[in-house]
Amino acid sequence: MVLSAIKTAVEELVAERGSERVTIPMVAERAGVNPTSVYRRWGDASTMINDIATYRLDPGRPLPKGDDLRTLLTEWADEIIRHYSDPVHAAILRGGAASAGQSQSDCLRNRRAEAGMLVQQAAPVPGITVERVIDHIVAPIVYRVIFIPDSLDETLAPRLVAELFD
Amino acid sequence: MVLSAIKTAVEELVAERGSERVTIPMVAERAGVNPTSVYRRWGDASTMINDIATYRLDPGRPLPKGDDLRTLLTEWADEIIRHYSDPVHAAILRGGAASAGQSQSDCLRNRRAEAGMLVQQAAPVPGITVERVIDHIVAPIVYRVIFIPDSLDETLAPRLVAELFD
DNA sequence: GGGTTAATGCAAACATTGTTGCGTTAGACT
DNA sequence: AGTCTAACGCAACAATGTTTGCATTAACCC
Repeated sequence: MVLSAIKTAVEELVAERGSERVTIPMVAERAGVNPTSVYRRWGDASTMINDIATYRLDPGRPLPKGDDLRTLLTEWADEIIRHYSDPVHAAILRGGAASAGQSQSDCLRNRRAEAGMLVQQAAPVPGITVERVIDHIVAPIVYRVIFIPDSLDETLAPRLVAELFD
Repeated sequence: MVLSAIKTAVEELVAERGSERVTIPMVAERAGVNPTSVYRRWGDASTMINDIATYRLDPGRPLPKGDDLRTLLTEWADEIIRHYSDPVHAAILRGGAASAGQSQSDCLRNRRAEAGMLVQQAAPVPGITVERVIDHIVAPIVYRVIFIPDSLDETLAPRLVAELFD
């Protein structure tokens, strides 16, 4: 299928060269596809990358279930960290960051929606709001993914959650 | 001066079009400079943008002085927030994010150094480390600047500091 | 001043990227 | 099967971006 070949090519190239250095002819060649097809679908490289970024980041995956917010958040954060530990996904997120603020391209909005669902679904904990989850769980993870990717490890999720709760 | 004209042109264009859609000929034209000069200095657009991002973000400005870490951090955070409330600076930061992870281009490393200096210089507070300042002050600010710029206001700095200390 | 070096402008070749019209294929529906 | 539509490939073309060699300027250092 054409689209999945393109998707793979984009991911590889963004990881190899950074989102700013990926061009449509490059993607087309690697995907074994005619550049025209890519141009017609997206118009230019940055909308293509952003589209694929949000596509990839929002699989309809199930959220952790349960009552204990602390456990829920730890599992959820850990899954996000594992996801972005893949350099390909990290690179795609950087591409998403570049086009954020532009038009309506925010590849993380679904993560924020997830945070809201978790906080609502669990037994309420005084002082734990969606905003604080964003600021103290999501933001540190995303910051590290983008700027200091080597600092991601399996201790991060429990630590951030602990720092939020205690 | 050539360099400052280029710097201004890059900032304007990145804010107008997003970092991914800024080309060297565009910058050269707006700066009233020959494209050749830009090519020779930086080679390509993304290293140029990243270079200017770090340049702009690291003026040799003085850090807040004092003994009380809480006050220091609040002032420091507030200054960062005010800086990035300018859409031009926010756009440039997004450009820096795009090329982070690539080689050694991390336009925020000096902010982290500053955090270290503040924590060291002030009277020590148990449990407040550089890492926690990064995770719970810098990261939320940067996250908001990049993805939800409208959410920056003058209440953010004190709130983040309070959440870190209490 | 004379000499050296680095930065810049200019113009021309060159390479890459983006666009368009048209023909072909593939799938869906009747 | 026949028809319709959307997606794709192809090739020619147009526009843009990049490199190069050379001349000019400006700053710096004897």
